[in-house]
Amino acid sequence: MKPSLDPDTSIPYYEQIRAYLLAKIESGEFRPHTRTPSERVLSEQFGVSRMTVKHAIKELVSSGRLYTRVGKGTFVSDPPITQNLNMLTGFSEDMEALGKSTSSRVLTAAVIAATAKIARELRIPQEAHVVLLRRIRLADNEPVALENSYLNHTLCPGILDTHDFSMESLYAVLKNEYQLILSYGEQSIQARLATKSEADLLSIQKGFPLLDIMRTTFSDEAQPIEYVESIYRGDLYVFRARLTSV
Amino acid sequence: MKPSLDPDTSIPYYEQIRAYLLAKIESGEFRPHTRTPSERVLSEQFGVSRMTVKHAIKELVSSGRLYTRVGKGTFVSDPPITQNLNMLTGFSEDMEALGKSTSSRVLTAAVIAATAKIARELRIPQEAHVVLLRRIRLADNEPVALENSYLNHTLCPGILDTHDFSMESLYAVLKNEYQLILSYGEQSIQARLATKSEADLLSIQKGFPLLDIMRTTFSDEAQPIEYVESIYRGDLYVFRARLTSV
DNA sequence: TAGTGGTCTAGACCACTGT
DNA sequence: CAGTGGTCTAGACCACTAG
Repeated sequence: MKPSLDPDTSIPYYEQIRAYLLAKIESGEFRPHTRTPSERVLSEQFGVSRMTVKHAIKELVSSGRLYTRVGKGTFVSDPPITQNLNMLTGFSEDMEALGKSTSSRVLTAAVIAATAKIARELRIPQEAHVVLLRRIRLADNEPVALENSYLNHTLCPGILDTHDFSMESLYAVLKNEYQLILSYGEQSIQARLATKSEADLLSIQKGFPLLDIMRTTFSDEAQPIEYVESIYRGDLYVFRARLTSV
Repeated sequence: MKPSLDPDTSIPYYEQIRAYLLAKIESGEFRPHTRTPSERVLSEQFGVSRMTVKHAIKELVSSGRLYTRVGKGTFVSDPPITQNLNMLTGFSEDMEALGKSTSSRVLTAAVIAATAKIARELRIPQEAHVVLLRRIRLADNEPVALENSYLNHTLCPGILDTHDFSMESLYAVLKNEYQLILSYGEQSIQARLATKSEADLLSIQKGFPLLDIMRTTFSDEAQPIEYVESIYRGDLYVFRARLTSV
């Protein structure tokens, strides 16, 4: 079980080393707050320069899995709480952890003209085409959230013709079919009470507490891909996030 | 106005270059989606190696201020929304943007024994000493939030003897007096309705929508420094955050 | 004193973009 | 084609930590 790198792949060495270290962390072989092998040791083991090892470590530090102390070494962080930028997966995972099954009910799937607000969020001209996907999220067949997703139609032409989003993951289709990788998001969260029509859709009473979440999600090239407005039942859903100060 | 580096400071070159670029971005001299000077040009201008320039750029990329495209160059991102990890500052800033003045009313400031939950969050033994700071946040003398902060007393001994947190910023004192830099946080957010006693403190009606925020904040060495439970009036406060997928 | 991570150099080759 | 960022090397010196 000696570590080794594959030179015949397009995956850079630092990514392979990062994956190697992450696997050790997630398997528990590297336990929280214990030291990892030093940079010099790793660079010798893998047969790469220390800068390359440092690159791998830096990635893991910035994602909160490792931390470094000058003169002492590199250490494993405590495991992070769920980071659900990917709200779809996050939602499924959260509900799974509670032993619930998840599904979606599509209310609307259409190409429409962007309103002024949507156009501003997606940074496209007003009246440009956007995909509207309006879905109810269910856990054990109980409605938990109402999601309105708006996508820049230019980036994912024909997406509604070939997919049924009551079954498929929107993010998976964007990634696999359109090579749209969601990299980061900007989000606002507010608490408010359910209106009558929202209450009906979520099978709750008017006046129920809701989390009102608005998010714009960007590619790694800072292009807005998706704008989502969601409401979540306050009693069933906890939103979790990791925040950084940098 | 030629760029230059100061070799007589402990500030590394890449930090100086980062500050130089950030100033250009924030002043508007580098406009969104325009190209910055190339890495090779910058390295020649500053008289450093390209790796050092790359280091500076990488910092700005990971904080969302720049993005890179292979073969094309490095570009300025759109300005980010407020990142209020520092909730205190974030709160003040948000309210300032609305033209409101902010202040705090201290309800409790005491050293107490940690409950099981607090001890778990701060990763200290149960019954260990923690500082409890219970404050009401006001905007234009109107109560907006109720914050309960718990601090590991070992890390900030005597903090209550010398400070009045109705005036001073807790985070500023932690930073300046105890060298405790808050680096990242893990946060849960839920919506719920105000209880009678919460409603009284915030001068609202029972049943009002509230944002219920729980956050543990860590140093750059992954040490928990603070655990905060806050409730915010849903009608007055919007929580904003930047999320990353990495 | 030996070992650690932090910073930095002066190159190199690659794939990719636009002309 | 010339220019770009991405990756990588094989060193170097520094401040810091621990025994």
